[in-house]
Formats: sequence, C-alpha cells, structure tokens
Amino acid sequence: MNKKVTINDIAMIANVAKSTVSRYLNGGSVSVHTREKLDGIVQKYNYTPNTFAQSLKQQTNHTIGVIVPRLDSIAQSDMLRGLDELNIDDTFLIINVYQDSARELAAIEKLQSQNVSGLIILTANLTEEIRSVIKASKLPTVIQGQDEAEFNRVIMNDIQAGKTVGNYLQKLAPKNVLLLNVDMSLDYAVGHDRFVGIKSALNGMPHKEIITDFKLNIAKQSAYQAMIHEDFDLIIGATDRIVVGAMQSAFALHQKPRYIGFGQSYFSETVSPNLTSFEFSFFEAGKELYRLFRKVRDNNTIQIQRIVIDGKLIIRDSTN
Amino acid sequence: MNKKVTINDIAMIANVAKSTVSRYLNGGSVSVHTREKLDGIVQKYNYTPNTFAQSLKQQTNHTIGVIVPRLDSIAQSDMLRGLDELNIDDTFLIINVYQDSARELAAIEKLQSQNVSGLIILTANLTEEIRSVIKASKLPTVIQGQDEAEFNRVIMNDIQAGKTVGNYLQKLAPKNVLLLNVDMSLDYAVGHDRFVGIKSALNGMPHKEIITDFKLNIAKQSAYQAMIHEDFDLIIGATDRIVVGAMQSAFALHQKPRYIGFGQSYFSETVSPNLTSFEFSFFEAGKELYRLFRKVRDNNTIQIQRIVIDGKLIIRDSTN
DNA sequence: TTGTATGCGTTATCAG
DNA sequence: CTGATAACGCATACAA
Repeated sequence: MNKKVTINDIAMIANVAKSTVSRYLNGGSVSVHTREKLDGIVQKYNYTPNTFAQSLKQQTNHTIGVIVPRLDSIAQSDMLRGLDELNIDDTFLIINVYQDSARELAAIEKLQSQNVSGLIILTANLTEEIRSVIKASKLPTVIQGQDEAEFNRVIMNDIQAGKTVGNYLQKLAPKNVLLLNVDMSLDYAVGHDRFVGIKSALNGMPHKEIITDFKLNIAKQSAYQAMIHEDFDLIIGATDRIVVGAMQSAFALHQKPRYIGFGQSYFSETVSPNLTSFEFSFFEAGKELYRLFRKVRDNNTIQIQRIVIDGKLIIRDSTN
Repeated sequence: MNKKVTINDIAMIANVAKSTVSRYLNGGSVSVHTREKLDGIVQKYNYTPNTFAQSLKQQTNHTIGVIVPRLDSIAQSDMLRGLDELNIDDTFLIINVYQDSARELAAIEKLQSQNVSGLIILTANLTEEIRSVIKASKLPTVIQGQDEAEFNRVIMNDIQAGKTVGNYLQKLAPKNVLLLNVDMSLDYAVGHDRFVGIKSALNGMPHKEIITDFKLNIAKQSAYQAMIHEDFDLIIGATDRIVVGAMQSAFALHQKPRYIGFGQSYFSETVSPNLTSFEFSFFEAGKELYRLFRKVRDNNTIQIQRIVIDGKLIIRDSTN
C-alpha cells in the first residue's frame, strides 16, 4: 500500500497550516491566493481525505446499513437499485441475512458496532428482540414490507392488491378457485392483507384455500396434493413463485387452469403462459425508502411516517 | 445517538490506564487481578471498540470492496453467498455497477478513497483504464469470470463446458442446430471459450450460429428471426436466459425443438420443459474467491494465481 | 484570513 | 505488569 498523502503533507507543501487546508477543503474562508495554490497542489497530489479520521472526528459517517433478507430476488435488487438511484454521498453496506432472524439480529449488532449512520431494513419481518435492539440503538431506521406502527416504513398496498384481484376474478367467473396462501404469522402483509379482498370477492363461490410456503418446491407439492383431488379452473398464488409451482403440478397432471400471481419476478414473462399478476414497483419503493431515510436522519424530531406504494394488475396470457 | 463507551471510560471505571485496557483487549500481558476486573466491566458496559479509531491507527481495516455487475442474477448472489460462507471478520462493501464500466471505474475509485483493504470483482469485464486503476491502487485484488493474466482470478471452465455439451449433442444426433451466441468481444469466456467444443462437435453437421444478446427480449427476437426461416431441432444458447427467449419464440411459432443452456438460473427448473443445462457452482466460486483473496492479502509476495472451477451437465426434460 | 492547540478513540513505545 | 505519552488524520475553537 503506497502511503496516502494527508492534509498535513498538503499543508507542508503549500506552506500553510493544516487548518487552512481543512478550511479550504470544507468551504471555509480562504484567500484567493491560497485557494489557487491549494487547488493546484490538491489536484497534483490527488489528495482524498482519510474517511476514518473524518468519521472519528465527526462522530458520524455516511454509511447506511441495509439489511436484505435475500439477494436472489428481483424485488430486493429493484429496491436496492431504487436506493442507489437517489443516493449522492452515502455508502450502502448491504448485508444478506438469508431470511434468518438470528443472522438479522447479529447483522444489526455488527452494523451498530461499525457505527453506521442508520438502518434500512428491506422486507422486514421483525422479531420482538430485533425491534428492541433497533429501538435501543437510536439509529435512524426505516423499514419496508410490514406495517410496523413503531417504525418509519414504506409498505406495499396489499389491501388494494387483493381488492383489485378480487374484482378481476369476479369477471373471470371461475367455477372453482384454488388459493395458495402462506401462513400469516410468517408474513402478515402477504398472508393476510393480500387475501382480504380476494376472499371477500370469493364469498359464495366454490373455492379452497391451502397454506403453503414461499419456496417453489413446497408450493408445487401443496398444489399437487390439492389438484389431484379436485379440479380448479383458477389458481391464485400469494406470490408468482408459488404460482409457478402450481403450474408445474398442473403440467404434470395435464390440467390447464388459469393463474393469477403477485409480484414482479423473473417468472411473469418467462413461464408459459405468461403470468397475470399484480405488480408493485419495488424500484419506486426503494426510492421512497431512501427519501424517507434522509428525512428521518436529517431531522430527528420527525414523527413516525408511513408510506404506501400502490401497484397494478398486469393481465397476461394466464387468464385467457 | 447515545454516547458509546470508550476505552477511556473503561479505564476510568477500572482505575487503570487505558493502555492497560488496550493490552487486555488485544491479548497482551495483564495480571489475573486486573483481567478479572476488566472482564466484568467490559461485559457490563457492553464495550465495543470504535472501528474508525482502530482503522485510523492501524492504517488498515477489514472491509473488502466487492464489485458486482448486477444483482438480479442467481450466479451473482450465489457467489456473494460463497463469500459470506467462509468469512469470519471481514465486511463486504457490495457495489452494484449495473454492467456499466463507467460506474465500475467510479466504484473502484470510491472504494479506494474509502480505504478498503482489497477488491473482489465479480464477472469482471475490465477495460484498459480499469485495469490500470486497479494496478495503480496496489490493493490486493481478485477477479472472477475472465481469464485476465495479470490478475489473481477464479474462472469457470468454459472450455470444459463446451466440450461436454459438444459430446452430449453428438449423442442427440440433431438434424439442424441453432447456436445462440453472444459477441466474444463482450464476453470472451462465454462468446468464445464456451463454444469451442460445441463448434468442433458440430463440424460437418448442419447448423447456424446467431450472435445475439444476454437480454431475454433481444434473444427472443433473434431466435424468432432465425426460426421463422428455418427449422431447428436443437437450440443451444450461450445462457439459460437466452434459451428461454428462444423457447418463447418457439412457443409462438408452434415449434418444439430441444434445448441446451448454460448457467444455473431460476429458469432451468421453472420453465416447461425444464432446461438441460451446463451448470457451474457459483457458490463454490465465491468460496474460492474468498480463499484466494485472503491468501493474496495476507501474503503479498504471492505469485499471480489462477483457479478454475469445473461444472457439469444437468440433463432435464428439454432434451428428451 | 490564518495559525495554534486540542481532541476524537485507539494502539504502540518505552520507562518505571 | 503497568502507566504516561505520542501518534494516526482530520476538524474546530480560539487567538492572532
């Protein structure tokens, strides 16, 4: 590692005090003469401040800890892209916690010990312990995904999503509907909110609800079990991934139901038939998260905020 | 932000000098008496060292800059998982450069100015400028994906991949093969190496090669153009994604060729039919990257290393 | 406008 | 084994 040039070196070379250089760098008052002198020297020696020294001095830094439950998902990477989009001078320290709350807790504690200036938690599924660690940390924090009353949050409008899908499914006039849902204690926004409108639209219609899992293979099995005993002409899954599982079972069973999914995934346009699904812009969600985070960090007396992102139903071949 | 307790506080409380505390913390010689005293106090006040002060003092830190071309890809997230897997005390600063070499250059410079202790560059596609910036930085660096002679690297055995697929395709005895490749100047490992064995196996057989793009939609169009004029009974794409594009065109054209892809993607097991493809373990690649990085960082007199990851052909429905 | 002096939290040197 | 002191690079209060 080649020695980096420090503010002291610059000061020596320019024959001024280092405080003058510091002022010069931070936009303090400097005479035209010294400014010009320093312009050249800083350029020439390619000076960049030592961020550790800065952070140590200023007791804060521009690193934001971002906790993501998984990385192999378009929703997550779109949100991260949204964060990047609006970012100017922050650095995101992204930590994948592999959907494991023990890892999540450890990550938060590690981030704290690294003195990050705040926390952005994607697709939060907080345990009581995690909640209290965050609150104890006093770090500016913004979460996404669950409607946690005590935290600043950006959430997807799953109620609207369910309502929209409910309206649409009535037009489809199905004879027998299979709902593939997930346990609401695992994900309330999905397991509960997303299905309120659907169930109300389904009132009086023949249908069956199965609780399955986010994983493709498990969803596939659950769907298979249900479909082998009963014929469905419309399948609604809590996520696109779940629907794809069902599609594979239908393929195996030579059935051809219609499908509706949720989410914006690789799947919607790569499976055949292309999937009708209710989609949220996670990219927008990412931008909102960053905006909200800035507000919270720069103005720490702010009231808890709640931002809701709407989505829309994209009709594709799977409901034709 | 609640004041963190510092080594000074601990020293005051324990009634010893802070240098003693420091020694205690770093495993220096301390009397049993003071050790026990400090044990309790450090526990009680939940002391953690200030990483900025440490880094400032030690002129180095445990942050590794990781540059990734995109995040919405299983290959990338698997490699990141591999890095995590073996990591003990490093922090990865992951930067998505959106497959844009200008952003990549900027990212490298930013990481440098943040004094990261090294660089891991995934799926490197280096420009001359980037090469020279990395070399000038003197940072321990490990790259992945391209066989860059001047850098420590972990590469996938695309030669073996092509050879294996070549052997297999001969058994399939196709009548007319469509190769969907990408420009080798964009990605030499894929565009060239991966197809050497295939082309040699194809020698004398009817086939056509089209240069298309990694993007699904473009691949779909290219495939469509080719398939509308000619019948193919086997399609080999440079990546799974490209093959999925071709599948969609085949679907539209009511053709049913067989398919072979490359990569380990969401697609292989979600499309119908499931895709036969040559798969690499990017998870293993990630682990090797980290191992190699450690070697390079901890032993900077080491010779440039080159590690090759083999893969294997997974036969699924698309070639039945 | 400029320079001096001090401190951020830590580690390292060196004398006791 | 211990403690005083300096130093890492920077920012700032204060004095000039």
